[in-house]
Amino acid sequence: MRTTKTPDVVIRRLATYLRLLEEREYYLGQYISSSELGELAGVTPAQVRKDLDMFGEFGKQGVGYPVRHLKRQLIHILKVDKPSNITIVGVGELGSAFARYLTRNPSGRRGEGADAFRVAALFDVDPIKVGQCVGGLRVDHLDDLEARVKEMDIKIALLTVPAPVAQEVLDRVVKTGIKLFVNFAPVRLKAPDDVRVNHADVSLELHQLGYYL
Amino acid sequence: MRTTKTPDVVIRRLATYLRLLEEREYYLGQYISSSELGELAGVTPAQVRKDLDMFGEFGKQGVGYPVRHLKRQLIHILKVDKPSNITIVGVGELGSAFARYLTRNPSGRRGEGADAFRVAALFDVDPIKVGQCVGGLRVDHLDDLEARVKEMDIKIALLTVPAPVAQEVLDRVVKTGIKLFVNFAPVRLKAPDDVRVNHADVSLELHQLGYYL
DNA sequence: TAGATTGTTAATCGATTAACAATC
DNA sequence: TAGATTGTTAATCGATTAACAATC
Repeated sequence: MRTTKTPDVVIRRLATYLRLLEEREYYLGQYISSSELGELAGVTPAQVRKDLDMFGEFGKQGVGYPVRHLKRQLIHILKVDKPSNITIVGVGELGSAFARYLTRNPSGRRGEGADAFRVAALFDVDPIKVGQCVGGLRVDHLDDLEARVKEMDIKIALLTVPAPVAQEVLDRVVKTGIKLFVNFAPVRLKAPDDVRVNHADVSLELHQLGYYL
Repeated sequence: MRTTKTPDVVIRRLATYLRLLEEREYYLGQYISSSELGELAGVTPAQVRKDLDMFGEFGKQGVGYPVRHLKRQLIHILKVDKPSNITIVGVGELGSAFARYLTRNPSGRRGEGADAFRVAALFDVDPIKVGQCVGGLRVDHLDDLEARVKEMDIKIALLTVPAPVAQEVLDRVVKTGIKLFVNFAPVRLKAPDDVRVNHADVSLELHQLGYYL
C-alpha cells in the first residue's frame, strides 16, 4: 500500500514544494523545472523528480512541470483541496494564540488550499474558560468533545494543554476517533499505531539549538 | 571536527533522552540500560548506545548508564548547564504567547537545565506595542536590537513576525551576530551557512497531516 | 531536428540495526 | 565466576544522488 511506503520526509517536502509554488506568482501555463524547484526548496533536482514520481507523472520532458497542474496535484495529494475541521484542545496562553492566529488567517497563509484547515471548536476543562469567546469561537467543555467531533466531523486536534496532563487528554481525544494530532506540550506522548502525533515543541527545539551554541 | 559530523537527528535524540530522564524520578546512583532508555524514547537499544558513544563512554558494562552522570553529560553536551539569553522578535499573538509561556515557565519544563533559556528581550516595530509590558518584559523597538544583543549577550532568537516580513527581519537580526533561530512564520527563509534556522511551522505541520486524512 | 528536461534505474552514501568481544 | 550490558565493528537497510534513455 502506497500510504505505508511513502516516507514522511517526502510528504514534508511535497508540502514545502506546494508552499513555494503558492508563495510566488506564476503566469498561467508557466512551467517550472526540477532544478528551479529544487533550488527554491534547497534539494537536488533528482530529489524533486523522485518525490513527484512517487505520485505520478506530472511533468513534460524537455520542458518541466506545468505550475498550475503541479500545484493542483500537490493540493490533491495533501488533501487540502477541501477544508478540514480542526480543534484546539487547551485554551491557555498558547492555545488561544493559535485560535486567534488560525481563525484570522486560516492555516497561516494565502493562495489555494490556504483555507484548508478551519478551527471548528475549542476545548478546555477550566470552568472560567468554558463559555468564553476566543477568536470568535466559544470555548466548550472537554466533556462535549465527542459530540462536537461527530457533529463537526473534526479530523485533527492541536494539543495545547499543560505537559502533566497531555497524555491523559490525548487518550481522551483519541477515544473520540481523532487520529491526527499536533502536540505542543513538552512531553513525549504514547498513542496507538494508527494515531499520528506530530510534535511542535519549542522546548525541544531550544534544547537542540543549545548544542550549536 | 566532531560538530560537523554529528547528524542533527542524533542531537534531537539526545535532547529527547535528556527530557525522558528529567521527566522521571530516579534514585541516587540508579542505572538505566540502553534497552530501557530506548523503550522510553521509541528507538532501538543499539541506537541509544551508538548515539551516546559519539560523545564518550558514559556506561558501565553489565550494568547500564548511571542516571545522574548521564543526565549531567547530556546537559553538558546540549550546553544547557548554564542559562542562555534568548529574544522574541515580533510580539503579535504568537510572540506574546511564547513570551508569557517562556517567562513563566522557562523552556517549558522542570528539572536541572530547565532554566537554560531565559527570555531577555522582546522586540517589535509597531509603535503601539513598543513600551508595553508582556510577560513582565518591556517591548523594545527593533532599532535597539543590536545594542541589546550585545548588552544581554543574546544567542538565540525566536522569530514570530508575519510571513511577508520574516526574511527581512531575519536578515536584520543576523546582522547583529545571532546565529541560532527558531522561525514560526510559514515561509522558507534563506540564511548564511553559519546560521541555523529551525522551523516550527504549524501551517506546514497541518499540510503534512493532510496527507494522512 | 537539436536542445532540454523528465522518468527511472543503478550507484552511492549515510544512518540504523545486528552481533559479539570486552568487561563490569 | 556467571550474567548482563556496554562499546564497537560489520551487515543491513533505506534514502539520496548520479546517470542516461525516453521524449517533448
